[in-house]
Amino acid sequence: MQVRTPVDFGLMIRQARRARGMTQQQLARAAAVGRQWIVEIEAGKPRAEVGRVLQTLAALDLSLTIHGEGIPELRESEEVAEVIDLDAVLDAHRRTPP
Amino acid sequence: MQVRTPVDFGLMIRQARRARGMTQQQLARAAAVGRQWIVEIEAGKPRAEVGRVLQTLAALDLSLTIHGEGIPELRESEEVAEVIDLDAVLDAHRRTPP
DNA sequence: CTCCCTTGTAGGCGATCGCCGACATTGTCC
DNA sequence: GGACAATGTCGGCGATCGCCTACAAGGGAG
Repeated sequence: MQVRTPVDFGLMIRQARRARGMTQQQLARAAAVGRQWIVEIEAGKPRAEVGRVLQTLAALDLSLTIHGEGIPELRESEEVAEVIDLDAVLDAHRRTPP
Repeated sequence: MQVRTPVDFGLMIRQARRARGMTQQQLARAAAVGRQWIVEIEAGKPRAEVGRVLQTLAALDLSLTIHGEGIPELRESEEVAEVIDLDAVLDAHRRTPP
């Protein structure tokens, strides 16, 4: 879902928290922030610190993606490992004369 | 690209700004923030305000997306309009007896 | 109804914010 | 070399941060 304003962050954090059956207190501990801060973020506080927001998203196992011109789709560290078709490999091996 | 830390925001903002041939001063004006703040954000300041970060991404025409369990793919306001195949419509019209 | 949990609010605290003006550094063009 | 723009750094300012404790409102479960 697109995030355009701090209110969007609040809605998504609340929704994800409830989907996981967590209380504000539990999320606060998991994200290493105060419970009061969770209350404010879920209300859409525009001046909250980005670092804490990212911590909270991580605690909820949510991921954030950025796109636009001049932005690569993936970073090196995000590259997907080559998929190996084990069946094909074994099949080729069996056909190899000894 | 995935955004995990404030440093990621900094890298992407700088990259997008340069890709658009903008100076920090120009971006600062476009995003309605101080030039000094752009310097700090590009350096990965972890305590910057989310609101300003979102303003800046908007000024660069970058979009932010959030994914994870319990998060809908789209919001009502993001729904894609139905694609109309004009050729097919006109073709059907031509075949219609007058 | 009474407990207890969850959520939102208020006041107070030290710490940090973001903006400003000024300055040093580093290119880049002539 | 000299002029200029772009970037990064330094104090100083009022404003706001996030955390803490405490309290009030609301909803179940018994």
